[in-house]
Amino acid sequence: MRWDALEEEPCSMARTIGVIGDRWSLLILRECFLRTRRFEGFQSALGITRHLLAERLKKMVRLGVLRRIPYQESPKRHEYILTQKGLDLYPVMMAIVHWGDTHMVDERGRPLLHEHQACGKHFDPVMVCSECGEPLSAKEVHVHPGPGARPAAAIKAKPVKTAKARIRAA
Amino acid sequence: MRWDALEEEPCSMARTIGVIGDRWSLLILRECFLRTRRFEGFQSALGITRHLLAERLKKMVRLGVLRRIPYQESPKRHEYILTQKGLDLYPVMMAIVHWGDTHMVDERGRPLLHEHQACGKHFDPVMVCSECGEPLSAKEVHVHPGPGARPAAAIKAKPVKTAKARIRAA
DNA sequence: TCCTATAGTTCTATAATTGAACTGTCAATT
DNA sequence: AATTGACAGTTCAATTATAGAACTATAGGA
Repeated sequence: MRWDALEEEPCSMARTIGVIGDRWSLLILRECFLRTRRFEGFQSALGITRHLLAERLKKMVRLGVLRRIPYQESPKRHEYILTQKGLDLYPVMMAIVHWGDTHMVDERGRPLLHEHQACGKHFDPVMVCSECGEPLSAKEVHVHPGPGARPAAAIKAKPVKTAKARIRAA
Repeated sequence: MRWDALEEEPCSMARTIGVIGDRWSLLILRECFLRTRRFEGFQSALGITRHLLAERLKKMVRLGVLRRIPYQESPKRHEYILTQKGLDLYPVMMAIVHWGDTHMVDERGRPLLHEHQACGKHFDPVMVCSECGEPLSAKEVHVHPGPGARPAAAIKAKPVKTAKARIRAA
């Protein structure tokens, strides 16, 4: 499966993975949410190679997650800021951070604390149902096909041809 | 940066990316949440190469996200099921799906609908503050260092040596 | 004139992924 | 008794992606 094939899958998860499903895109987005905006800022914060950084920024601009805006003339310089589409990735980022806070911390504790300005407290993100407001768990959710579902099950894996079968076919 | 270096970063996001921050791990997890359990099931649903599938399953077992349990003797066969640590990735999956449902659907609409058994309705996942229950947005959250923060800012990027500087040094 | 800051691009070496076939165990057929 | 199919991998060559280092370009200031 190629990267661009993901975008055409009838699955919102596969399509999203086509946008953010690699290590560097996610880390670049982390920096964006931490207010980094410029090429050198990303590069020194992440240690990413300049080559890949340029490529990923270009990709995220093309996909509408980031916008490239000039911040000075002569020499022309640009900075990268999150679009609304990009800002909407916040729940994804928070969910990832929270899982790490729960399962990947060492004895020293969390590297970062989050404060909710609205209530002034340190918090954890909780995912709830939009209809009843209760926290969600995998076991309480059932899925069924929506209007954009694939019409019929497509065979994706080619059958394995055994040596015997090949000899027979020849 | 190598993959295993991510796990030692003082950042819950980087550590989590070390576990799930690649295309195939995320797609394998999608299948797990859709109740796929067996090697052939993953392979035919995803079209992943058998080589990589074996490698990723092994990795996720090692990291405690999946458990490998026998489901028959002679010949010995195993299936892969989510541990609690793996089940806790549900908010990550839902956040990813929801972003795709919002920003990556075509004119036909969502490929998959989610029904909350507790209230019986189709829903969207909403991320809220654990303290006040209000929906979260990036702009309303401030971060500051926690107990596991890096003691001092480390320089991650080596300075670029210009041709001139190298000639001088020689 | 030289040095620095900034935002890239280019190049080669190394690592990861793909694609295809192969291995091995056992049950059910022929 | 030999053959086939289901299942869960492993092996290997060819292709792609990423890392690491240097190079280019523009402009301000010492």
